[in-house]
Amino acid sequence: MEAVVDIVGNEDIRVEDCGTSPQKIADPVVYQLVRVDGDGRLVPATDDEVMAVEDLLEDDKSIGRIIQQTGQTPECSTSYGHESCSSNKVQFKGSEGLLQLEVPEVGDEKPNAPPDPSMDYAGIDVKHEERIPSLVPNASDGSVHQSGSPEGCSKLSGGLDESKTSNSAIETSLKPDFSLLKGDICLDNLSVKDLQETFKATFGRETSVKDKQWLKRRIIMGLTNSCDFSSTSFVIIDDKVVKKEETCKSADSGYLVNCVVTSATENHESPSTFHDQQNELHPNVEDNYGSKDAGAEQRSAKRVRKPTKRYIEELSEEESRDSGAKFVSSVGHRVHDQPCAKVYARPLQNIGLDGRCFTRKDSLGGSGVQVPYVSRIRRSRPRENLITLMKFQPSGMGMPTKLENNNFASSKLLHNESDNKVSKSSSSPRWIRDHPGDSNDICKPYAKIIQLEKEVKQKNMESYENSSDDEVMTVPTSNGGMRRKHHRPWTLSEVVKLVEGVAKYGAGRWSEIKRLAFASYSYRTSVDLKDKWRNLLRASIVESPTGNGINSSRKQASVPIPAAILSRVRELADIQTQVSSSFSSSKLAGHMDVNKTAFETGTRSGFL
DNA sequence: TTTAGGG
DNA sequence: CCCTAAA
Repeated sequence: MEAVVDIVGNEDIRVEDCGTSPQKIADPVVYQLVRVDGDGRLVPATDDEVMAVEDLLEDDKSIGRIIQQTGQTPECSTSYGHESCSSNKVQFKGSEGLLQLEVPEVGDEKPNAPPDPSMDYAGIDVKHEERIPSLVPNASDGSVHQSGSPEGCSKLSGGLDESKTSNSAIETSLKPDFSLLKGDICLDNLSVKDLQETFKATFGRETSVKDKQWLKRRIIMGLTNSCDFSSTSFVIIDDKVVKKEETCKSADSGYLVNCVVTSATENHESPSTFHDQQNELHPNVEDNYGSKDAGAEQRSAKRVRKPTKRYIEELSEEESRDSGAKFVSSVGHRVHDQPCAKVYARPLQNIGLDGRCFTRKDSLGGSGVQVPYVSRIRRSRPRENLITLMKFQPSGMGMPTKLENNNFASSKLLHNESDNKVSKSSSSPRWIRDHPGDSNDICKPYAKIIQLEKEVKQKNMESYENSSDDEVMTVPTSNGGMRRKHHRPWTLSEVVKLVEGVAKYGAGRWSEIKRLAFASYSYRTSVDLKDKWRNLLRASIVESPTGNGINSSRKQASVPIPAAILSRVRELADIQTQVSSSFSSSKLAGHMDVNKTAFETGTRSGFL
């Protein structure tokens, strides 16, 4: 697949479905990315890995869909994995099977990307082998049965602190502590203060939250994610960590995206609870980007979302032009071809493991929906705010003033597309305000989700496709223009629609096809259709002689196009040329009939 | 604005 | 996908 995903290492990534109960969506599902290292221990994924998965989720809508269906992973048995490109597979395991897809691998080492000094690497080695050296402290087999007594909790803290001191100072200061636990943990009877202490012990930092529920959740999450998943899975049910005997399929090295689900049986406080939680957990993340005085050093310590590869591409473009401007150091790359030479300078966050537990609000079927997410800074939405963001990161990335100017153009453009969203207020970008916060945003979607859960998957897919039409991302380019970004892989249904449209209206009538057949896909322009058709033609012409599906030399398309469709494309292309040739001789409109006939025969003879 | 074609 | 020339 041509996804722009980079996975560090040759291990599998899995999203484990822990069996959410979809009915209770009071709290968002959180996926925590972890990886099982060679020793079968659970290691928090590195930033790179997190980002990789993030990218993956974003780049492959089908995955996104799967993920959304937290409760029942649909059609997991469908294999998206192409040719057994050995290790570069990502598997999303659902309750009903495995969905796997291929990802370009990325070199483990990062020799070519000297960490940007301004980035907070803080001496942390990015290599995952060394990330959590003492992930499994001595307590590995001692079941932490701290049933309810505050003492139990302090005991837990103590143990954690010990393991802390055994670690390197830096490491512990930046990383949560990990404690192994087996068996059940009951935090119910702990006081708020105890919980806070436990929280501190778990995450290595203080919290001011007094919400017991929240504290419990966080703690459990933190603990759970430090568990040894290679042999045990944990599910959280009503504030208890329950051992789940079902073991992970691959005890070998692999990533595990463990979905820690907090059940919502608990009294549901204010709808905005989750948001508050986020704020608490990441006090200086998204929300503060817009505020001016939240503390400069905080901001500098805050992890800056590494510009995506695409960003980097763009930025390096800029860089080549504006010499002197400093950008995120990274190396250009074409993932598809040189799988190994991937290098990233990605600032390591010092927020800790939990920092990745995020959900993103995504639009599904027109309304916001919580989608499991593994990173806190969206890549897709706020292109316009990239600049805003960067302004606060003068050390990391200098921004050529040129780009700043372009920002205006970009905002304007975006606002034209979705005018009624938010009034323009340059100091506080849209995504900052509409993302978290207002309870309506959070609450409403849940009802929607429940509804959606019942819908058929296909339907779900459709709505997903239709949904993001207001997310037409544009990016300022060096010459001042806007460039559309974000690859939108063509789905099979889109391709079919396109073929249909061509059959009906004829190749070349792209605007018509767009208007009639692609009315709902606002992100596909007529040009896109044309391009896609061109590609389809190419593909069909390449593959049809062989007869068999061995896509020689050609990289597999992100969505492998069934031979039936390709042959149909070919068929249509022939007819099209015939039509056009006869069209030149006699300019009568009756030739549409020919098309129609052709289409129907094609329908009969082929797919559809 | 839409198409066609190159990049 | 993007950009642009032509229509």
